[in-house]
Amino acid sequence: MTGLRERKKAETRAALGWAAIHLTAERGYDNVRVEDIAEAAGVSPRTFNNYFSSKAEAIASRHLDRSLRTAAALRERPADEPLWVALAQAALDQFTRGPEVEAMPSPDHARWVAGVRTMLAEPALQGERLRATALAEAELAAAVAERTGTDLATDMYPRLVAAAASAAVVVAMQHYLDSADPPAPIERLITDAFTQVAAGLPAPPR
Amino acid sequence: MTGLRERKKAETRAALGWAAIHLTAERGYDNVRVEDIAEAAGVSPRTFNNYFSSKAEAIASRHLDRSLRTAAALRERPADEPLWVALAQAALDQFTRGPEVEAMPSPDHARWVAGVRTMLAEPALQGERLRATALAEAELAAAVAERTGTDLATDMYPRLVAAAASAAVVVAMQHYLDSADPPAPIERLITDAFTQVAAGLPAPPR
DNA sequence: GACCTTCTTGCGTGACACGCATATTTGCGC
DNA sequence: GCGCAAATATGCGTGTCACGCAAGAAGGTC
Repeated sequence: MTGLRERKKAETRAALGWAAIHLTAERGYDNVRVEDIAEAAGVSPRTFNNYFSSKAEAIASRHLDRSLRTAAALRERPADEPLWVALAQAALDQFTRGPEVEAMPSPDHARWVAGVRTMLAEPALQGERLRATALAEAELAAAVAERTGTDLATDMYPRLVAAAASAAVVVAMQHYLDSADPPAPIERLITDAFTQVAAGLPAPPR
Repeated sequence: MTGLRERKKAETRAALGWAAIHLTAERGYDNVRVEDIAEAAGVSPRTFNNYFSSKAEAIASRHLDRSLRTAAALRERPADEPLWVALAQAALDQFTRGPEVEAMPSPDHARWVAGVRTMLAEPALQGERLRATALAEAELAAAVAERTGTDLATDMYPRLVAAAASAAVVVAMQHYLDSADPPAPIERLITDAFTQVAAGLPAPPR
């Protein structure tokens, strides 16, 4: 039941998050006032804080949404698929670039990437992104518990798995961003990271 | 070369961090003003922001210091010790309770624990703590790279190991805090978590 | 003991998060 | 259609907060 109410709410939220990211990537974190974001989203400044409790939270909101989808994706993998294969696939699903990214005009693409980089360097943002990651991790742990028939309350197992999977994605992303061009394809990095983790990260031969 | 200057600086920093934690655990996060913390540490409000760029950062500072010590501890483990044993030991080292904790009067011990719990629930704090964890993780990754002869720039391995080890500690801590009394001993939880991670977190038999 | 560096402090400013009261919009039963 | 109750948007006021700047105090060096 997707009432008009819910849809509008979701739209406003998305608009605010999107505007926050764009403005920040363009001008830098503290050259963007909440007022600007609200205006760009066509909403009053006061309303901004009905959706997000801080500027940082707004900017991290898309990261949160994306991260949360991994748990949902895991739940939809076939039940007989081996756990770590399912996890890797669920993670990979989140990295197929959507149409809104593909459609982005590439003239200022370099500027955009640079903007995102400095944005991610902002301390206030890092905390908020990590918080989002942690929240998604909890959700993922619940999904893992269901799938493996373990108990969140008594077993560390599901949380460990969720944390390890999350770490694999984060590290892969980090390598992707750090690597000079041409960057290694993100899919390969993620797959590789999951393989290593599932193997217990044995010390490499010297 | 421990000049008076450095010592005083370290003392002020510690006093501020300590005061921030105590006051917050007692009164709750937003019943503590920066002014109060500064006063408790015997320093002007303005000086507070010379040491920390936010109230949250001050509260998380001890967590940061502690987390950073894990990397240092790893560097001091014998070089011929297997990696995962060394990691587990380095982590365990950080959980031997110091004298200042042991000396704490236990009458209001329950109040203290409750205070800490609500403190950790504060969103603004969570982000800052996670940021500290991430920073320590980077340090740990460097130490792992040294020890294993891998390259931070080209191999995901050291970062994956650091992230997995960090996750093991975090999950163990989480279980420790969530578990009803009598809590399982933290040492066992940590050891257990590391064992599982090093085994590749295989799916449990149903 | 003079000099330079580093740290502390007070003041002022712009921004922010949020409580509260009011106006507006939406959904729903009739 | 119609009107009412709930949800949402907005405007205003307030208490903090982070930090730039400049002057003063203390530490370290020769």
